[in-house]
Amino acid sequence: MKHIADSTVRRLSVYLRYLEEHAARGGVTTSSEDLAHYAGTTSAQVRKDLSFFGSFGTRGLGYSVAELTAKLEDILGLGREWKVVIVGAGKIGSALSTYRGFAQRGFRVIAVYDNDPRKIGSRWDDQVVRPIADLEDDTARDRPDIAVLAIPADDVQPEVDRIVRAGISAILNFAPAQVQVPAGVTLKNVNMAMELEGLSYALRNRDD
Amino acid sequence: MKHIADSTVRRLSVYLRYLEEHAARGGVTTSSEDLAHYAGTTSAQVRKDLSFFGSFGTRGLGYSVAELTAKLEDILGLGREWKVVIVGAGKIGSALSTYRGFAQRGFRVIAVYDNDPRKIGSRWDDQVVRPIADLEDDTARDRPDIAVLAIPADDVQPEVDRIVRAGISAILNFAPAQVQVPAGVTLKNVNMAMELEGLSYALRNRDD
DNA sequence: GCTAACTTGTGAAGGATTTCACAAGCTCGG
DNA sequence: CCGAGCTTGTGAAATCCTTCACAAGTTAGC
Repeated sequence: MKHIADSTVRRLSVYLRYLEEHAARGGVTTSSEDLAHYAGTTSAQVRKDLSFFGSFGTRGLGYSVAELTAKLEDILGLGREWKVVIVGAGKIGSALSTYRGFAQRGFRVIAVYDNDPRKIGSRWDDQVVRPIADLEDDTARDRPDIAVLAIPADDVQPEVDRIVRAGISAILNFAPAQVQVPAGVTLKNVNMAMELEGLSYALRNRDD
Repeated sequence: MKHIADSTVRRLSVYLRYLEEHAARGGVTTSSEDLAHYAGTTSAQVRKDLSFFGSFGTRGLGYSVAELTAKLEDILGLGREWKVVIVGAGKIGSALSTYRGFAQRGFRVIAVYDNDPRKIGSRWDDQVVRPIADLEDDTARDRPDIAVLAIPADDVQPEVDRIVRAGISAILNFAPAQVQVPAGVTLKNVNMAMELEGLSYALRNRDD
């Protein structure tokens, strides 16, 4: 299949959230116009995004909420369960696991690691925090799909290398540090500092 | 000034982080090639990004780390202090405030709000958690620049409306919900669920 | 002072993404 | 069964962003 832009995939997530909310309100059908309004884009954009994957609507009528939900879940790979490990038993990891829809969307936390002896062994939600040294053996056994990296900014790269070496090929990095991964490993960064700086830039340049 | 792409501003943040790390290692000069390698882009991109704001390098030599750092800080609006309020005294807000470089980059938390009576009044870092009802009066008095919204996904919009009404015009939203803001208000969303779904999509479509 | 070696800054080209605009297809009412 | 009214799906156009390629400016060595 043709390469799909990152921006398109992100919007699909937003559309899916709208569909869920709309269904919860009892909505049975929707339109590209509704979806666009919710997502802050245009109806043409919505239709173009969907058109990369097929045609899911009915001309004149719109989209069936149930059908489009199913299609988007399939496209986004949410039809199955993904095993997630969290590296770094801090506040962010904890916040992540309590996010509504995290587990419900098929992301199951199967292990939490830390290198702080004071944290290791403590209960943490329904997990016991394990020493980071266990990562390799655990990964060989349990084959997690995704690693969430939620440790302080220092020495992030060694941990990434360890995760990659262990055989996990998708990483969500919350540390405000740039890391390198080999080809074949998918990396996403969530960087609060960068977002704040984006706001700072916007405020600074308000009058243009 | 001509409109600057969001992607450009984000990269400027990355360049700035490299400069800080490089300076800490004793680096005095750098090049577009170095910056590009760190940021995972190309040297042409780096030079183009910078060229929107001026010419800060010396042909044949590269960039002075100190000079370019100062320029980027100025461009990003980090030359001054921004007053930040955090709405939602949960784990994310707490994690945010302990991020290194948060305070140091000029983002000062001046208040924390929550609507949970059990949290109100409790100490939280060096702040006392205040009732959300105080937001309007506090804002009129203290004139914060940025609101960080770190509350659960339900009922985010009313809180956004309240923040906007109070007169804050930059919002960083951590709730996994789409919110609407009027023109003139800058909104950034950080959405962990969306990032995970992006990874899910990548994993699902690995063999293409 | 001249040449070789570098690296920036930037128009122009290329590629990617968004927007436009409209034909195609569906439903409903009469 | 037909026409009016909608809304989708999609080529084409427009816009935006990245990459290319090279002139221009700088330093260092001789």
